[in-house]
Amino acid sequence: MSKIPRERRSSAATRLTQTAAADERAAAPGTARPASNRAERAAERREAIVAAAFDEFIARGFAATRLDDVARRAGVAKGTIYLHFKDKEALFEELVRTAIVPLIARLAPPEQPAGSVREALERFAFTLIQEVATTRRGDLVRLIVAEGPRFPAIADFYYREVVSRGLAAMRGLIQLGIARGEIRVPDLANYPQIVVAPAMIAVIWKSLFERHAPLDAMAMLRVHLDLIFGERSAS
Amino acid sequence: MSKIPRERRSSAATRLTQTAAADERAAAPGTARPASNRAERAAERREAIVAAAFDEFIARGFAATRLDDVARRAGVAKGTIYLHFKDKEALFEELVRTAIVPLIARLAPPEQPAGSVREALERFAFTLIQEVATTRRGDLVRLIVAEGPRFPAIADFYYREVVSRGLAAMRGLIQLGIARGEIRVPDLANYPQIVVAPAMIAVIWKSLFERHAPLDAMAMLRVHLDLIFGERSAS
DNA sequence: TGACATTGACTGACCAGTCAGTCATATATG
DNA sequence: CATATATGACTGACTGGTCAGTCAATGTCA
Repeated sequence: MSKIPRERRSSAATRLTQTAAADERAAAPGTARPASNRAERAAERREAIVAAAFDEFIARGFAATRLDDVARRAGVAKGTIYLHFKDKEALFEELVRTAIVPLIARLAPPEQPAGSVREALERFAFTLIQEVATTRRGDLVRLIVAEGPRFPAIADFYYREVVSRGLAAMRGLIQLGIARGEIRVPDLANYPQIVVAPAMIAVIWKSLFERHAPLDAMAMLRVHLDLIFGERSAS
Repeated sequence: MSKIPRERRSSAATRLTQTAAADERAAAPGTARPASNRAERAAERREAIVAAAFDEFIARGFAATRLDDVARRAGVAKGTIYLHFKDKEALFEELVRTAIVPLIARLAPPEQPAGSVREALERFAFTLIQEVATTRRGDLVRLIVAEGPRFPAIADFYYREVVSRGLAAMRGLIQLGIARGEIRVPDLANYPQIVVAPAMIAVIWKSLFERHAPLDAMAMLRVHLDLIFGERSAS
């Protein structure tokens, strides 16, 4: 019943599709076979779903997010979500995967930094503030803290992919700093969490208290580095 | 469509509830009568509901908590909850409010330490680990982080009652430490968050990652104090 | 007895996940 | 090149179950 005439597709679902088609035609010169039209569009849909899920999960948390809303925001039918993701939880995990894991590469400090360890950590802190604390990724981190205990699979994944790797890299940097004489508290290598803690606090602060008391996260992290390295000479 | 999800039904409307109704009646001293049987029992019921709600909300978060479960755990019928609280949201807010008060006593750093500032902070850290990180109070903190953005009233309350006071007291301690020459980074007084950050991380760690990598929180906090005060002489 | 407290079955809304059907696109064929 | 057929991505109404909040009936106390 209620056959919907062909206009159906152009109603809500089209924006992505049309631009996708246009882009693809422009981008595909006559020669070799690029990714097929279909596969490309499927990939774009998937992306749109993840982007929409990002907004919805951040705004409402896991349990309160409705997949109907995600679908509407993505310009897609609800069933389409299930073509790409097993269920709501899988969608959430995928979200963490795509939004956070790529950051590791950027956040993981180089093994042998060219300059001083302090400089490396300052760059690290800056990146963290820029890419996480002041963006919606920060909310995602908060969301993991919030939902982690109820979704052990997510907490496990996050620990494996982000926390353990990040801390290992941090530990390496600290040991380098100790070896070079920049850091004078050798036990710090056992607790790399200490180095990251203020950054995490900054993330949480931005979400909860920024309007009560704005926080200059970068300045705070610099002071923290002063503690670790002894007071800085210049800034 | 775009119905507000069920947990937000009453949205911002839920201001402070008239929750103290039963208490007031019980406490009304005027009459010669001692606490009436009825009022006493009502107060007990109310307490039982709040206690049960505490467990359930901690374990499941706001959205996933069922009031049927709260009622069963409290040993009352579901309708009874609505005799004491306007709705689920009011119960949640009231719960956090009443649970925070005991937190304040535990979290507030001492205003004027008898001995050295380092000793005061070490005692503070110890208390924090004992009373918060390793108890359900820690979960309460996590709960505030989790639900805070969706319950601004709670985040406000928490900021006012716990965060701002705690940080003010901490700032006082830091300034004392600077004046006494124990602390050599004067900017630290501008960011008392730095001193508390590892403790917060410990709380979160216990909830999320303890089984992957157990954390000796007290040892970590001692190392952090080493950073702040210079290496300790003895342990 | 009358006033108030309590109950729990019930309602109405809500929502994750399903699946039979549609249709644009790709491929095969004339 | 034009037409026929096959494919599978996509749709959205529907189901089965869940749960917040209500209220008529049933206690219970003063």
